[in-house]
Amino acid sequence: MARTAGSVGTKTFDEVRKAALQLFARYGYAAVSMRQIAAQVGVQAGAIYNHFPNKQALLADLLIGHMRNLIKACDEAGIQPASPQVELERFVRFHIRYHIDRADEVFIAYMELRNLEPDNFREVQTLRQRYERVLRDILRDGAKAGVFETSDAPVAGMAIIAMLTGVNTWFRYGGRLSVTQIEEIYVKMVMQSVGIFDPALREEENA
Amino acid sequence: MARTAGSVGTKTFDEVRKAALQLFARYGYAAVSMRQIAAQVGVQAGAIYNHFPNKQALLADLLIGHMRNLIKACDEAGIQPASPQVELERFVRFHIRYHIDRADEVFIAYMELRNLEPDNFREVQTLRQRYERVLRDILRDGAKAGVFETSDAPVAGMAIIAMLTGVNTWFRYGGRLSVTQIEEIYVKMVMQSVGIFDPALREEENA
DNA sequence: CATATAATTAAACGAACGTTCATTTAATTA
DNA sequence: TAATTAAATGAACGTTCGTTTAATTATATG
Repeated sequence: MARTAGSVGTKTFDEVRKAALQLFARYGYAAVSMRQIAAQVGVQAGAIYNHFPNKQALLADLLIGHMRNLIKACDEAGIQPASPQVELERFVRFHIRYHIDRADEVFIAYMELRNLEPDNFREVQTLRQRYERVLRDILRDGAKAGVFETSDAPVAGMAIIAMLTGVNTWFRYGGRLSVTQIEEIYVKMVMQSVGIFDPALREEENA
Repeated sequence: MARTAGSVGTKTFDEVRKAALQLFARYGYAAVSMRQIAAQVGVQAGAIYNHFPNKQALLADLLIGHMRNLIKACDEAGIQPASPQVELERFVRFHIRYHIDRADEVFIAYMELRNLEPDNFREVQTLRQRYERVLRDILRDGAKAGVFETSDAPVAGMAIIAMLTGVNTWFRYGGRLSVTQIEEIYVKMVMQSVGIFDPALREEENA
């Protein structure tokens, strides 16, 4: 036997990508075999090589794709300029909302970096830095304008991103808190961490 | 040939542990072979089995050992009770100082959890929760006493721990900032994030 | 100094790995 | 409808994996 009835190339491509994402996130890149991925899709291992040249390309595709999507969504979420306070709050809300629904992508984008070959690693790192720079620039501008009390924008940026991304380690739908409630808690903590204490100064709805 | 001149059991045990720690941290548990570990020690793969029953036991030993050491060090660092502000600042300083010098241990304790078999996983999770509880209790007491402005102690605790542990992802000795400088930045951000703005209220030296 | 024991080696085990390949089949194009 | 192309199969490739075993050697004990 060979090609299954009704099979179309792009469908298998997407399913391989999806299966690899789930399996890499759960068991780790090195621990997942091409046969496992193929089995989850319902094909033989060799079929994957019609769509990806090798296992490494599969991982690189997932990580680079994730970072590109993140940056695009971030750009679109923060197009119109605003005050540093408003921009920071906007960033926090965007980051939490975007990441909370992409647990697998976020997880492997951090965990599987070391399994990328040098070229792919560099590309992902470049994209990551471009994203981190968005927050750092907001913090720098706010500090320069005297509205944020941050002694060091790069460190504050890394601290805030770590704090926000950490939501993914414990959040599960159906838990005690809704996404909106969590968002509010983090907005408050982040704004306070850079010295903004008055809610009236930060709520976007006040504009 | 067999046993090399001058070889002693406990020495190999320690060296295997150390080599496994370094290699697991760098390449990941699944990607490291027993032969690689043995080679780094300068011994054949079979020799490892005199000290550890299998590869899994090696990983479990590293993770459980790390968590036990962390809890012991944390207990010793915070024996004498104090005000919530002082206890929180003490916790932040302890966490950063302790983690910054144990990059490999911290890394695998988070990354390799999924490679633990159920029993070992449960043990590490229990220890981790015991540690996280220390911070949560400080936050809860501070909120109850009205000195912290935290709407949710469990979430605030997870947020703070994620923020602090994140230092390990970028810190390198010889960089722009010293450990002490980093500590100060994080103490300020954490204290502010729970609503403590006056430095006079938090510096331990003022006691 | 002889003996027992613990530690190590070298070789081997079966299983699984990523990848390749000739072949077959379904879908598309002429 | 005939020819072509894309997709999938199933078997096989050489390697490497974690682990076991018998033989060998260093160390400790009496």
